[in-house]
Amino acid sequence: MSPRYANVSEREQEPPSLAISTVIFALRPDPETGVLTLWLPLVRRIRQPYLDLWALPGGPLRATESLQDAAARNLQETTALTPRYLEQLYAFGGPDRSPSPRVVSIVYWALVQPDEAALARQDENVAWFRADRVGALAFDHNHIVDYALWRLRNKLEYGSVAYAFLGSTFTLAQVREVYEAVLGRALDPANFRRQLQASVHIEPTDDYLQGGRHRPPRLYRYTGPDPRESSFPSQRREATEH
Amino acid sequence: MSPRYANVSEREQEPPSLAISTVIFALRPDPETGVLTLWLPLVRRIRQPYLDLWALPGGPLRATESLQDAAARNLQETTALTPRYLEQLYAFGGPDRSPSPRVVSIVYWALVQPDEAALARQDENVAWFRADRVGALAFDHNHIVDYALWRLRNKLEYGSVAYAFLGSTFTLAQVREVYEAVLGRALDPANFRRQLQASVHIEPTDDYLQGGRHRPPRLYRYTGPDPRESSFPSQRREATEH
DNA sequence: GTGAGTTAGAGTCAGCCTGACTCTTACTAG
DNA sequence: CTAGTAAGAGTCAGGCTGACTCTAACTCAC
Repeated sequence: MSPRYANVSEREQEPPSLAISTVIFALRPDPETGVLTLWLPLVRRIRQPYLDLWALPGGPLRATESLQDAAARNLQETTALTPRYLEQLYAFGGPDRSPSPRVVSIVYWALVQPDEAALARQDENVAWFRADRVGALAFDHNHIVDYALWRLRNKLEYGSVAYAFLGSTFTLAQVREVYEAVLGRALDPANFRRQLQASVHIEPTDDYLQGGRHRPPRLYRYTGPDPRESSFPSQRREATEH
Repeated sequence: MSPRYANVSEREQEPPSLAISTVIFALRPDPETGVLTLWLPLVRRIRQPYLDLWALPGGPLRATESLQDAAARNLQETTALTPRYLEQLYAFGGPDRSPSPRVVSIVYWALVQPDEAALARQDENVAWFRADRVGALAFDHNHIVDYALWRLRNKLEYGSVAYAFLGSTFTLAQVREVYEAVLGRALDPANFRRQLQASVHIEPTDDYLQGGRHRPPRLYRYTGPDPRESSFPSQRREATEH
């Protein structure tokens, strides 16, 4: 695909090529402990460099699509996922992050709901890993995953990202589970409830979640702005329209 | 420099080219009112498209430099500025943001101290504008400036960016002026002082700012982490080392 | 040199939010 | 019917915030 060069001076002539990658997060119960934890899908490299190592899904940018559209398409093609939450993370472009032809990667991050995640393709070349146990990845992808985790935790405190992990209705305890899984520590249920109810972005429904072993909790609905809008109005426009 | 194409199908073959641009902010007193306000330098376009319109300083990415190094070099070449604070803002890559060859821009933002800003080149092709009165810019640069402003205000509340506008020592009133200029509203001096002193990132010196018309204020020194570190440890490493 | 003017900087106080904790309600499992 | 558990409401002390007052320290005008 990309030409290889015999020496450095030739390589320096080549303009850096552009790629789009995505870090996808989903919450699922750990199969051993049952505790809700963060997982992400990775794809196996089927060519050099880093043949057979796991890497973030990604691909090239086509001429007529926006950066965000390219991320969504690559995601669809490699993992069959179409997450509702998709946002730019960072552009990584150090000259040494890839051997041979230099690649600048514009990385997006996505959050998927459990039912979406269940539809994801899984085969010998696509698999899910616990976010804190991904092992050694291709390129600088370990660094990228760490950075995405940091951003996720930050953004969680800031606002409304948590609902991107949940369905259209949810119990307050489920929201708390999301926070606990992402932040990695337990939260006081009573205080958490009080804070959530004080925020305006949530409203109770008349339904209750039946079938549990205990008192059925009330279901709530998220009514705030689209979690993708980082409260900078035209940001989403640029990202999706162009 | 970049080839032009006669029709769309040819254009679609061309891989998008990459450019680095920077939004530079400095605080200076408004020449009319004397109030401290946000200013930024712009460069005049000396070629098509958007010939003669003002635009953000920028240029290509060279083969052996990191994204951040490219931003710093372009800054130096176009405005003679070498800001201490330089951080990635966003990658803009909509297919319609530039006529003819498609350009993906990785945009950085910089904060400069008043003495640094005074050294900036100014001629018929480089001039400073008040951040809220830049007029119509080339490409989507108005949108980019708005986004940078939004990020600056956000980041100000978050932490320690304010000190990037100030010298090595400063009075508490100067810090307050920075906040007032960026946020665009007055702050209570007494309460602001209390909050600053509560934060650990600042320590008093034994010096006082002489020469004012009134009681000389004590000078302080910033002792917190490098403002560029967004408290994600390896972030700065990636940006500068590679 | 003296008083007016101005800013530096400390202090007060009520209201809000927070974490830690208790108590009641409402369901399921046996 | 009883025990167990989670839902959900409430209490209370401490910290932070905004609004405000008061004193200290300097310069300038006269």
